Amino acid sequence: MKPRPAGGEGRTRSQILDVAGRLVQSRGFNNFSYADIAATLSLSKPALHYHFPGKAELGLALVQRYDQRFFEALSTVDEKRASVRLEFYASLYISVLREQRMCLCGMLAAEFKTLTEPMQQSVVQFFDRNTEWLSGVLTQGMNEGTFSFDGSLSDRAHVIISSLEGSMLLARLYDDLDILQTTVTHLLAGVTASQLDEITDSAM
Amino acid sequence: MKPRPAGGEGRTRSQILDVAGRLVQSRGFNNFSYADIAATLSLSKPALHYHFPGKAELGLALVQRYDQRFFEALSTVDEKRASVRLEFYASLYISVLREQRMCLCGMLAAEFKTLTEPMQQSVVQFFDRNTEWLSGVLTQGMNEGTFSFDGSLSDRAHVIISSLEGSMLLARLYDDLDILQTTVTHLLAGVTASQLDEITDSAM
DNA sequence: GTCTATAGGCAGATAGAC
DNA sequence: GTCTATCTGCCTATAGAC
Repeated sequence: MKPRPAGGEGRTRSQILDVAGRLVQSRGFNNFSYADIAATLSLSKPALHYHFPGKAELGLALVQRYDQRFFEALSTVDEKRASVRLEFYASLYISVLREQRMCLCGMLAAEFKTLTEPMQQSVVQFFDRNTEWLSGVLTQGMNEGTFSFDGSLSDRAHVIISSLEGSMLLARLYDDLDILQTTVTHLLAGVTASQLDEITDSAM
Repeated sequence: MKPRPAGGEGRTRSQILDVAGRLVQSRGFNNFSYADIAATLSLSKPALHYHFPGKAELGLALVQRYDQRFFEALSTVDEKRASVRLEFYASLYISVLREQRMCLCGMLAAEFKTLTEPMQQSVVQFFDRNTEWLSGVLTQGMNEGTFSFDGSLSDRAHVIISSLEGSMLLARLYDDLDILQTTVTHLLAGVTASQLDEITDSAM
């Protein structure tokens, strides 16, 4: 008589993920406890275990939701030009850091060795999907004539992901969003076909 | 009658730092215990407390030693050309990852929010020194005519540090040293004065 | 400098009532 | 779904003997 709303997740479950997410993205997966979440939500610890049997299951749900939301956001610019899509991709990292958070999967990448197999696989999958998405955008940009760069698609995708993840680390350390912003500008310039290229082309 | 050898640190103390260092660089500062170190060295936990009163002191010593060794290594190329010095800088990151380790301060940067004030300051100082050292090398390279790039010295230094740190994260995730190697190549190319620049110069 | 023994706290997790 | 009560284990740290 009171079926779960289709596609719904349950209010409490969702709130738990919200609080846990913020904790992981600022302190790391191994540096918060069920007690922290319970206190924030004025719940008891066993209530948490009802929704997520163990911390590993909570962590897995966290990555899967992050992954889903991330690519859902990216899908809103599917029809745009490559340069717009790439700028939007970078803006997601900036938005996260502006909320005083780190990338969830970046944090988990640092703690990788301490994660359960399922969590490790989900984290890898997130970066796989990032690499694939970026490769698509880079290809699109070359076809549109706005992008130009050396090396393979996946290599360049990895450079972009690495720079953004590393830059977030540094930007938080110095509490300076500009460090990330500068990296973004640099990355965009690094793939943008410039007048320089045109000069080079005509010179050959 | 048995004074500490000048500049010496004590065998046991040094061994503790060795073991702790490897643990932090693979699992993170909050994901290992005194028990882990004690077991590895066949010592008791209180023996560890004799050398380092608390975990925070151990962590601080760890960062300071890492910092010292890092810049000691860099000093061996003080007299070289900028391109050699920058390649050597990058090779340090590669060496660390090849030993199945992450950058100590990169790991601590991820756990930054959970560290004591003194540890936080030491980590920041490490990256300060990196930024400064890189700025010096970049300046030298421009003076030598082998480097050329846009933006400020510190911005470029931050881009280099960020890329290397982020790239280590990704490379370990995929157990693929080439991911870091590719980033290094890309960074070096990004600051190297190319024939492209000469063409541009003559075109202006 | 290193040990045994142990304190005191917090972690993740379970039993069973409501 | 949520609670109180509790378990077990591990953590950092200390006391005090050798």
